[in-house]
Amino acid sequence: MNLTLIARPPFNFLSVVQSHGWIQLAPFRFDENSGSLYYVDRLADGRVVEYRITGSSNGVKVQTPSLNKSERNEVKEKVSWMLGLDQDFSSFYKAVSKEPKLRTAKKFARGRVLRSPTFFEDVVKTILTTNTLWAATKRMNLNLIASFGDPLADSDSKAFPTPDRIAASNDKVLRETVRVGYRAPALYELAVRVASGELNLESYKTSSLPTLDLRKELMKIKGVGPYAAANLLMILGRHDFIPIDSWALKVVSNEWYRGKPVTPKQVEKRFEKWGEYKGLAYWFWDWDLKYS
DNA sequence: GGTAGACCTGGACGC
DNA sequence: GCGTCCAGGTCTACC
Repeated sequence: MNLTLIARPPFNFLSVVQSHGWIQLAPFRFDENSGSLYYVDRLADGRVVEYRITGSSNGVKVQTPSLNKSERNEVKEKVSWMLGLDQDFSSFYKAVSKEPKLRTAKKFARGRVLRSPTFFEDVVKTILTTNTLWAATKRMNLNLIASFGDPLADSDSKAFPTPDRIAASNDKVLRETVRVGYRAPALYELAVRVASGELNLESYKTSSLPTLDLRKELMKIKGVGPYAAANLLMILGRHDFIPIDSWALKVVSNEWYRGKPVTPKQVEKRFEKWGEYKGLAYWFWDWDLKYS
């Protein structure tokens, strides 16, 4: 079955797909030869399907197995969210039009970041990026899916686990089997709170809270500090904060401080002028990476 | 508000 | 093969 989804222009499929490392985290998979993004998803009715998403002249095409009407609407809604098809970055392009380091922002339709269908998945993945190397993040994510994900028929692939499946486990399994280390209690508590309905993470997608208040809410989640909260705000389309990690300190140091160590405050100061677009300006800055 | 130290894992390295 | 060091954010205690 083929679905066609229209994006708000300007839109560039590859810019979204390559916007950050999520593309390397299962159940995402990218085939460079065909330029296709694959994602294994567990639909609301429990059926596990794989999408194949490719760019088109004005949006994307989504290839799926045969779906009923309700499933079709669910897939359309999820893919639209994952690729931010309706997001509008015109004011960002206007604000940065004179900045040489961001001059290609509009040309390549930068601004959208690839996101998971559920905010729960993005929060879990973000916690898995904290205080560890990228290879370990990928491994922990794979272990989590292997341990708790529902399988795709006739395939080795699995969907990302639901909160219920993780909540039905315990932090000992998360630590010893999934190998998430000290993050285990945080992940378990998150899954339990979401599964029980105490915490409605999906409501944050449409929250009317000011960004500062939303940030405070995110930082109430165990394992989510300033970096993780800023990363999650970017995913939610709030760009007022910079996800300052060791990479940010390094590239800012190389860009403006001749490789001398810098503090998070110095990073913030460098992007202060971009106001509500600070996160976008940082994320899509044309860094001189030859020193990195 | 700022800072120090603990928290875990796995890769790199030296022996 | 073993031991040690290191990178990576968050949390807590303390000042």
